Amino acid sequence: MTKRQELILKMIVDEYVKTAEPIGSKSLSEILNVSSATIRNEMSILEDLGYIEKTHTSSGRIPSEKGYRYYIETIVKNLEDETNGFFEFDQIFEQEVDRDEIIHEAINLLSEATNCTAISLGPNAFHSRVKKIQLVPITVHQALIIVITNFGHVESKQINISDEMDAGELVKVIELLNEMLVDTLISKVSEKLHYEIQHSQIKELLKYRETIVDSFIEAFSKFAQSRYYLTGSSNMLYQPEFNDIQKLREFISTIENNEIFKIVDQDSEGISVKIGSENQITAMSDCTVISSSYNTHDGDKGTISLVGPTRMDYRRVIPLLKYIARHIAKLYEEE
Amino acid sequence: MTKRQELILKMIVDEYVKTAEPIGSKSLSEILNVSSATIRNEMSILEDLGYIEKTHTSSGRIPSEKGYRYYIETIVKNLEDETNGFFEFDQIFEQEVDRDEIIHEAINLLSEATNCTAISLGPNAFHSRVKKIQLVPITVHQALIIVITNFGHVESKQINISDEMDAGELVKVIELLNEMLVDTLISKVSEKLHYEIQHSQIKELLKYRETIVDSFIEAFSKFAQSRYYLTGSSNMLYQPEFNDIQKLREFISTIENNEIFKIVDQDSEGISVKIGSENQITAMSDCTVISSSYNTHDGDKGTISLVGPTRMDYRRVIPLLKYIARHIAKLYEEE
DNA sequence: TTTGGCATTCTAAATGTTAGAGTGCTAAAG
DNA sequence: CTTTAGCACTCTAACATTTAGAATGCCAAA
Repeated sequence: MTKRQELILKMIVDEYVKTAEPIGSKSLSEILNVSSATIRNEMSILEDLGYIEKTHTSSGRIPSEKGYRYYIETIVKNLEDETNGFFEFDQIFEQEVDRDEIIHEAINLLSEATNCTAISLGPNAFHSRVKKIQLVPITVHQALIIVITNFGHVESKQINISDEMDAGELVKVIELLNEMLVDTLISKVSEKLHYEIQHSQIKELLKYRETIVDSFIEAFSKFAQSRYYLTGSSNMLYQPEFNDIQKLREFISTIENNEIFKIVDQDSEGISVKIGSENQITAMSDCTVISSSYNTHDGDKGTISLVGPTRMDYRRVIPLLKYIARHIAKLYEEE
Repeated sequence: MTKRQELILKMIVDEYVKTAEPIGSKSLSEILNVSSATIRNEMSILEDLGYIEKTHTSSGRIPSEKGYRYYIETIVKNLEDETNGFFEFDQIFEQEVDRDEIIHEAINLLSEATNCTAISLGPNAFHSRVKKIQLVPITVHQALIIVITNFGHVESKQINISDEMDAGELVKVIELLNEMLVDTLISKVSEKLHYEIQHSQIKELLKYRETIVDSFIEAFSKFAQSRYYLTGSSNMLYQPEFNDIQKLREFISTIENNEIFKIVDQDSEGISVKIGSENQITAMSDCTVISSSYNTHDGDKGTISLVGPTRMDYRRVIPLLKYIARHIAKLYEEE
């Protein structure tokens, strides 16, 4: 691809992102000071190479997925990371409030500023360790199991105490569980619990196994659930791409059925951009999903994602997403 | 209104609910064994009375809001409460799992069975009482305040411990707070706390007030938040009423901005039906919101609501909603 | 390699056509 | 007084037709 072709591609992307209308040769020829016929020739080559396409035989050109990909790789990736200029976001990060609240606010603003759907997949507690397990009696027949991690997460689970159970024994079980599990990684708890049941003292208290141990497993499984926050679909739906009512419905269904999890790239390091059909879900075949992950001090990983039409302002959105992810990571460092 | 007019109104509602198409005189005349002209005369009267209307000068008739209202008051309200026949719901209520989970499942099924959006506004914990307050140290500089209610709700809040604070004194503060607050209604905690700060011992520990007491207030305020669960918008969007893309967008926006709270009737006892313009929000002017509230054993109140197009199957939906609300209330009784 | 010119293609909006479903009204029948 | 048949009228929805305009591709000349 020649320099001029690259420039034309860039112009087509930039213009299309702005207007959502196919770009004709005439409008570009005026800016580049060559005739429209020349532009047409170049466009024809770009089309043969697969970077742009027509919506119908005599229409202007729009970027193809490959075109966007090229645009991102060569133009956006070479932008140096923005470190300022996101004034409104800075204000949010400077607040002295709950970490979750800051993330929510940032995600809200992100969605508003981009007219895309923004998603935060909070780090789960897999890398936390058990700090303390407690049993708090509520009534004669009910008690509360409380599990606390070394990072201050709390989960609880109510259990019923049947008449055959002895209160003293129950306390003993909790003591044993504390001995056994304190300092264990949350991700290893279930495994360890099952192992110990087979091999240690606790086996003797087997008659309680079903109620208590199962309740424990359930309490722990709550830690494993990624906390997630999604916002701004309504901003996005006003984009012309969603004038097609069928697409709109499919998108809403996808969100509601939590299929959005399948799209967000939780695995890759740094930033990941999935354009159109690169997403596995058909309802997302006209959307781009950008995910930016961050690591916490304790080795967990979180993800900020943005879902919007493939026609999105990559030049602005990608640095923004990086910026936010960096700042959220910082929130975790501070503690 | 004569008996026959009432019958015709009923037939129009029933038929329109099924087909979403205006009803002409001919289709009714075949069933009633009178000529279509007779039906036309009757329809003309019903229209003058305001119970039905035309979509254009030569169209069939559809029910007006007043027509639906009449239909509900005279026909649906007189149905005796269903006590069985909701087999799939019974299955959900018979499960031995978490109350919240049962409610979620029931709401999901409700939405699926009706193609409407279903909402559960769970009772808040205003009428619970403080059972226990705990302080769990996490690191040298951090601790966790845990508050437990007599119904097993748990909320927690992390606090930072500055160097000037003495661990022993901190424990003393917690002891004092326990003495002071155990058995207090959650709704009265904030008030009591503020009062006691002025009048009791705790005043002497004033230097901790800002960090600790504020953290407490925050932890307690989490109890006050109504837990709410909304599901099934995607089912509803496939109804022909939402072929209008603008309406669809408005509806989604309304949901996302939590304006749905403004619609759900949390005040009235029993069942409340708001048809079309009876809802205050313009985006809901073509929707009906049905709310059914239930009381818990501890005096709190929860609401199950259903939002759908005004053209909904009231005969089926209203008894169903009552049924579910009754069963959820039962869940609270059992404990 | 660039450009002007030209036939060609396609869309989108405006306009016209038609069949069918439904209504209101009137006058006659029950 | 109620019901009905008949008929003119209205409106929609679907389909076809027209037209202007914006692009294109390609060719031959610069």
